[in-house]
Amino acid sequence: MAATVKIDQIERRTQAERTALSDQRMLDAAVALICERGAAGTTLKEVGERAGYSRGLASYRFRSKGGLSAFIIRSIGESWLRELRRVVKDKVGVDAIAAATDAHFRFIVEGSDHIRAFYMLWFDSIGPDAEVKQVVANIHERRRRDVAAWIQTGIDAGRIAPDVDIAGTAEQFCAAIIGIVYQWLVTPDAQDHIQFLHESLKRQTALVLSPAHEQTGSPT
Amino acid sequence: MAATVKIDQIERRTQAERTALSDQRMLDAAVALICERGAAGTTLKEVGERAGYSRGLASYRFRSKGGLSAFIIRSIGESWLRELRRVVKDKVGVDAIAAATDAHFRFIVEGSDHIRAFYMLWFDSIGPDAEVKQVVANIHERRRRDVAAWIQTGIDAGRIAPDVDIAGTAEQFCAAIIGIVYQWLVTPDAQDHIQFLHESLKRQTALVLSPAHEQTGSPT
DNA sequence: CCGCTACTTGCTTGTTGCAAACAAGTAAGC
DNA sequence: GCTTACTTGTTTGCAACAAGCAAGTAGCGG
Repeated sequence: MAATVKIDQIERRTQAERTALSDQRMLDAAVALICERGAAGTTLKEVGERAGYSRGLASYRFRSKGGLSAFIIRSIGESWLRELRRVVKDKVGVDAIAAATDAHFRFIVEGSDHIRAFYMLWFDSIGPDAEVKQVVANIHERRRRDVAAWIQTGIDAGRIAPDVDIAGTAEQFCAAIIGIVYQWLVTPDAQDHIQFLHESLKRQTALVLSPAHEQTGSPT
Repeated sequence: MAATVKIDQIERRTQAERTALSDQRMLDAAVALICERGAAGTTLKEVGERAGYSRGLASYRFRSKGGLSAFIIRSIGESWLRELRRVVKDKVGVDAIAAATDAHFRFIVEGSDHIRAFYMLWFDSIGPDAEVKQVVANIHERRRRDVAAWIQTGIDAGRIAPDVDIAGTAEQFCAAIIGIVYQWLVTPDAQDHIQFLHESLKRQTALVLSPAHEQTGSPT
């Protein structure tokens, strides 16, 4: 009887649980492989096998390599956005942006390989794969909206001048983040540099959004 | 006789000229293919054939796909750096950086597919291919040194405060450029956005480097 | 409530097409 | 003739798909 119970607890799973488990295992396997060999060097066969399944499962589940990429980006991107919003919580304006920037830095240095794999795939979205492209575009858009919303809260609270270019500043901020991430991926060990870049970004963004800062047009 | 002369003029080439010609043709073919299908979707076979040669020439000449990428990045990167220095010429400090930024914008919007393919391969350097990685790292480093040198000339001319963080600012500028380029690759049609991002970068960099601007430490 | 059978879904193995990489051969310059 | 540019033949490995196997689930008589 005890044996039966044990089997029930350990081996017996519903179909939904089975897929959830294999999804999780393949996600972890893929992340590890991408960090080791790069995204292009990672094969669906290896993902399946390292996850403890057959060579064909990753192909079957995700349909294509782009499908796997999309799945990984979606998974990690979602949890990342959730975490970010938790950190920012009810902060407003420049404080919110500063908190998000700090969180970003913390994530990419202390975060596991997941963030690294995530961004490696992110930069793969340059390619022609429409599915991956769309997923990345969505996340990117959500980020921009988040930043724009934070700026708006600052304006509402009277701590940011109302005539500031919200969308433009948000876009610029996100572009800067991407640039920093690129640096990090290329030279992951230069933690000081990465921190410096985050700090600079915080400072400059605060400067642009400060009420004292008067927006001068193009100087002559 | 005339036929012989014609053949001599058209077909007869030295060995060096032959390789130079095939290199050029394959470069153009590769650029076109990369813009059409992405870097990953471009095959060495197609590069050779579209260039008017056999399926195997690209493999033979560049040894590997990474070899082709390295060749393209080197070729375009070199001419780009040359052109950039020509534009900046004897400008100093903020003016030099502004001129370079303007040139960068002009190049990526009016420039042919070459710049586009160049940057698509650039972002591929995230991958494990050591050769490509090294080439990109070299260009990146040269860019940073150029920017740092421009800042230095501004300091020497007394138009930039001497206590400014040269290396940090240069690194930040280059990171921002990368971020902007990413945006451009993802949404190539949004020319206004790209221009805006370049203008913002110019303004912010000028702000950071302006003698009037006092460097405040981390707030609080 | 239990056990058996039909159906569904997760997963595996077989196969095809294609690209990278290399080796051996042909032709064009020297 | 001899070297060098280029071509063709071949191998290996992966993505993609298809067909089969096994584990889970639902319907029915006891």
